Amino acid sequence: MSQYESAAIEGRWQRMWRERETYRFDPGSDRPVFSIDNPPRYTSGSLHLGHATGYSLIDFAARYRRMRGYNVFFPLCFDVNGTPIEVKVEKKHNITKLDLPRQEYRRLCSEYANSFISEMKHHFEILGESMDPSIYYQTDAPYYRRITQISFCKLFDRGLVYKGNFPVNWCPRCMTALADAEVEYRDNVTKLNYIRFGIDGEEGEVLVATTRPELLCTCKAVAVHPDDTDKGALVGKRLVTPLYGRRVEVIADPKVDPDYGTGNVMICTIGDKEDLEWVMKYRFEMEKGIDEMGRMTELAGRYAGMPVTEARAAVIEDLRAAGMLVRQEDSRQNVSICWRCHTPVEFLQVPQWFLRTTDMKKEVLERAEEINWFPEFMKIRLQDWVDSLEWDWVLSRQRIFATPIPVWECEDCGRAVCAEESQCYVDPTLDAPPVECCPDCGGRLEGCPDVFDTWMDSSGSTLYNTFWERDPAMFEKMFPMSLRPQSHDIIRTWAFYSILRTEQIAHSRPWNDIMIHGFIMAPDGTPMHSSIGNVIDPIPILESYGADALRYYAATCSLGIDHAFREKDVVRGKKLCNKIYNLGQLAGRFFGTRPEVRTDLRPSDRWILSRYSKVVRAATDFFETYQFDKALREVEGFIWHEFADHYVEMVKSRRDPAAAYTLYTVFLGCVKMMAPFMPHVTEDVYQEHFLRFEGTESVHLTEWPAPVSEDSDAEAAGDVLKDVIAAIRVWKSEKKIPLNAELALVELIGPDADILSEAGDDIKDTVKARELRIVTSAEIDEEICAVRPVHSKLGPAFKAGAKAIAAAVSSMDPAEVARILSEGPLVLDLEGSGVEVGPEFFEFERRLMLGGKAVETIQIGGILAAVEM
RNA sequence: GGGCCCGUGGUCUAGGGGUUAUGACGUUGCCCUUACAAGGCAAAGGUCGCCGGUUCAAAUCCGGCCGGGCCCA
Repeated sequence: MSQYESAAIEGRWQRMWRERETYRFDPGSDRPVFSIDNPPRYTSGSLHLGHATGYSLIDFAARYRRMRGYNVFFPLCFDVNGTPIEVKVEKKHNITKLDLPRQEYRRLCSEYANSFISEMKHHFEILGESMDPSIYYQTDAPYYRRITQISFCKLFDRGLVYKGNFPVNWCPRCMTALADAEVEYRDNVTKLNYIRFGIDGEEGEVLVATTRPELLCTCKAVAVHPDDTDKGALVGKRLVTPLYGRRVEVIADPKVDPDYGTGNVMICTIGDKEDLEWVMKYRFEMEKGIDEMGRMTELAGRYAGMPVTEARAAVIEDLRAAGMLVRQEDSRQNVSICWRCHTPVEFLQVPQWFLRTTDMKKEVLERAEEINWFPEFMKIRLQDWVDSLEWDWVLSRQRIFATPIPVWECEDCGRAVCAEESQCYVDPTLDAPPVECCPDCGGRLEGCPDVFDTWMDSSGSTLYNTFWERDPAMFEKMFPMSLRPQSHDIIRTWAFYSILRTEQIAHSRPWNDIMIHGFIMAPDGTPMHSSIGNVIDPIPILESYGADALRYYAATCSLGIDHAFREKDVVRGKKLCNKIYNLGQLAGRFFGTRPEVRTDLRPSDRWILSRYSKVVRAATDFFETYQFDKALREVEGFIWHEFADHYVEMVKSRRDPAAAYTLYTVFLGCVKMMAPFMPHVTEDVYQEHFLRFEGTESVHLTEWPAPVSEDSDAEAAGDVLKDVIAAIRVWKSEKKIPLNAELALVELIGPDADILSEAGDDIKDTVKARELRIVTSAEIDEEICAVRPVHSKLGPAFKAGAKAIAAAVSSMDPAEVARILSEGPLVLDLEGSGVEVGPEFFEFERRLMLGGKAVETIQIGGILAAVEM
């Protein structure tokens, strides 16, 4: 009646691991390093199932490598930066970034974000994650930001950084530039407005359809498709824009979709990416109709100062009143929105800092090839993203809670002066520049108020973790890292930028391996969103089923694809904890002393040792390639359905040293193989039953098991043995005979029974037979009741004829076929020609014809068991 | 519109050329059997999304559809 009580047991081992620093990375060790570029947990507070699963997957790799003898570097780390925290702080205090002094704003963000950290550390602990607090970092700390800044200085000095005046994605709410990677898209229905344009110097009008009439004030041209013959005459003429009365030329451009709206497209500076392409192509003067706050500029005339949507409504009303609006229709569009706050983004020309990236595509792709991708197909996503890049990386953000860009600019001539590396960490809005005045003109230097895109910080995690610019000897030892684990949504950001940065800084790949996991979805397969209210809180699951059960669920999630949450798998995990715990209760009784290697193994022992060895080999291969779901299934299936259901049943009644040795070896190995997945229950079993013989203080510090013996003969015999015993047990069950009831006699009959010649004791003991006989034949009549073609032999041998042979044989009398085959090959007439088919192409099923003896019989493959009560 | 992934008993899933298709959950029946009733045994339940093609043989490989998810335009 014993059970594994997760709640009571888990805390005990968590405390021990913490106090003994079980997972500590040893910087001075000569053991090979396995380093994990762990995703710094974003300090958003609440723990989601996705986090719980993702970090558990990483933990499996960490624990496995520790047991393989590696000096594992698995840092506890937090990402404390950026707009999401600013958005929350602004909401909480009802402020914008303009309402407070910079330092005050930064302090509020810092306090807010840091307030979650101790709770989030606790979450990691109760999940059983083995991150190492001795190599802790958080991304807002000066020691981390210093690395971001120094790397920038190096790139700046090499001329890879420039300040550009190109249009950028701009979020009017956050009032900052955004990289392409920070822009999301949302389907939307808007009005397509058909507007009259006059023709300069002529009668008549031209209809132009636009979804953004408020941009009329920056209309530079109207474009038609070159093949649009109806409109050919228009090209080169000048149109008059409504409301503003501007003269704009009609141009022909193949990118115009003649079927959209009227086929006449208004080109503005700038509404969307297509506008931008035309503006660049035709070198139109850039006019700014919308400002950084998302309001119309002076160019808009009487609409100046209005927010964009308000201005759009006003323009439409005025057009309607003036009779210039012909009609409106619904139009589906894809709006660009800010990934942080979901406000529609605009294209604005605001000076920004850029890092050269588009001319490094080839290098990035080459580095990507050097990395092992798990799963492999995820590499394609990176390649597609890199191939599609058109713009350099906009590094600067007009925000506050992030790493300052370490640059000062001359107020007179604009010359930029970068910080000295020795100055970093530095805040140019507070600290003095490295030189007193502009080296060019002697003007005053003003600190740059911009901060970095937080991906600039994140993508430096590899550099930080490898002690770059902190400890050259350690950098030599640690770089590149072993593994980057992450989710698939940030391939285009974190993975891409990390590869780019290490290529630029260290001319190397950042890691040897990258493993990419999917998302955890709601049980119905749809994404979990707090707005939908379908978010599942892992804490109650943890409390009712235990951390190991939740981790079991995590292990069932294969890499690379999304998984709907399945509570039943957590339930299964809890049952497996119980199974392992109870196996410990039973097996422990056998371990009086540390069992020694035996030579007097029974067939059952040799069978399970060989099966075990194969499982070790397979599971190890799966762990090596981060296929935790497959490793888990391999080990779980073995423990439950071979070891527990069959071997343990066979061994229960024994007390000999061979049984003890086998039980000890196999069970300890199984406990070890499960330890990465279920660190608590395995620790508990280890401490209770193995510690006193093994010595090593924690199962997580023991060595990964190795195969013991692989013996295909023993496995073949064992499989038959297992089947025979199971069949007799089932037979007892069906006859309502207690399983522990004694049988007078069991006689195993048939040529196949020979394989069990050494297994007499195993069978006798397990099925409780007073007498056991194993004979190749007996005075029992039997007949062949079925002949089955072995297609896997027949097909290759007879090709197209296989089907006809199978059909012919199945139509014949089985007994007759068997009689013929016992004397020689069967001759069949196939389409006029004779074919000889030997007995090796068939399997025979025998049926007992009762003799004079009162025996029950059970057919087990080629063996007939006669049982006497 | 493009890329990637996925469609397998009621549900979820394994398997990526060989004819008896894996396992879990659920359902039904039986069983306290010297660890585990949160256990064991047994049973029912499938035209492997659809249509073609390759092959002696296709859930598996190829092509085209249909449906779903993610990423991107």
